[in-house]
Amino acid sequence: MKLTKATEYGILTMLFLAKAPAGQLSDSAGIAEREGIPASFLSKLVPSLVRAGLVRSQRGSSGGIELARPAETITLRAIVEAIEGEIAVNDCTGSQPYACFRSGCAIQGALQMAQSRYLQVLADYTLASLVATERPVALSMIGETSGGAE
Amino acid sequence: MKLTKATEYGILTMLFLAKAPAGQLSDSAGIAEREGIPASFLSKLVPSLVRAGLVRSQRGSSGGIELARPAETITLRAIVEAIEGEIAVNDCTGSQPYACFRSGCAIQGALQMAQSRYLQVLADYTLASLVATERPVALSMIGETSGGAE
DNA sequence: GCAAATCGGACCATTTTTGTCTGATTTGCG
DNA sequence: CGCAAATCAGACAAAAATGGTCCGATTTGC
Repeated sequence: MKLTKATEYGILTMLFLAKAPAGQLSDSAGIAEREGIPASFLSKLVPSLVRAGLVRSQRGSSGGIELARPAETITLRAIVEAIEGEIAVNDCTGSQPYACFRSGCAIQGALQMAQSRYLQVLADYTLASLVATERPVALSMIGETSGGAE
Repeated sequence: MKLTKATEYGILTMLFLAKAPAGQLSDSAGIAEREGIPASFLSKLVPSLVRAGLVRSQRGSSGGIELARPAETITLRAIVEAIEGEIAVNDCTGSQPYACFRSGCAIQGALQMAQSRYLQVLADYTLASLVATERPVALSMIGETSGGAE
């Protein structure tokens, strides 16, 4: 359930890139410093974002990274999955005749459904929409409506 | 995201209890053996279920455990939370002026919403409904324990 | 060719998870 | 009454995941 630190850093990085002027490359060391992320750790997870096609990287002297696609097309779900990989609900041992989850697949189905809903929500948020809601950090942003349902 | 083995065992145990004849106590060692759970591990997590009010335990000679409430009133969510404790989306360091998640609470809100949906789905499944859908295990059921279907 | 950057591992420390074991406590039953 | 069967509560160890560091290879602009 809980996302890892790596994912948190990944989201932070993507958000940073989304806020950077278009067409400008940012170097990961700089991002790390400004976002309070261990630089060597970030340099290890950036390639995951590149492989997932979310980030374009330019090597060499004045290189850096930037969003590979418009911020409107990059969802929170894509970022999470890029770093955490396939999010598996639970192991399906399959060793027993009853197939998944031993006592029957009813549970498996329930967990799958729950996870599906989880990812659905993440897919509703794009980098662009997140940046838009983020701005009012100032004191004027009170109230915020709704809040944690739970 | 991924539930722990302990939770899997917990669900398996609750399902077992739900299928047991009403009013009959089951001993955890027996459950462990029949469900393929390490007995000493199970004995450690059963108290969590008891503390959560999902299971009633009877100590002593011919003691054992049984559901504390009707299977219709016990949701998957309750079981998961009983074992995993408070499911936190992500740490809210709060060290920075922007409070949660550093770059703003937009992300925090998204994750919270996603988690909320996840738990909502789990809350839709009760032990009773799971047992009902579990039935069609087909003919692989033979040879197990005679006595017919209860 | 040098410096600045990404890239890709190997590597270690810490925490979490999984599992074992031992002992105390309760309680039915002969 | 005492024994056996059960839950309960922890200490403790092994294994896995996570968080983090470091070093070298590669690319590329100047």
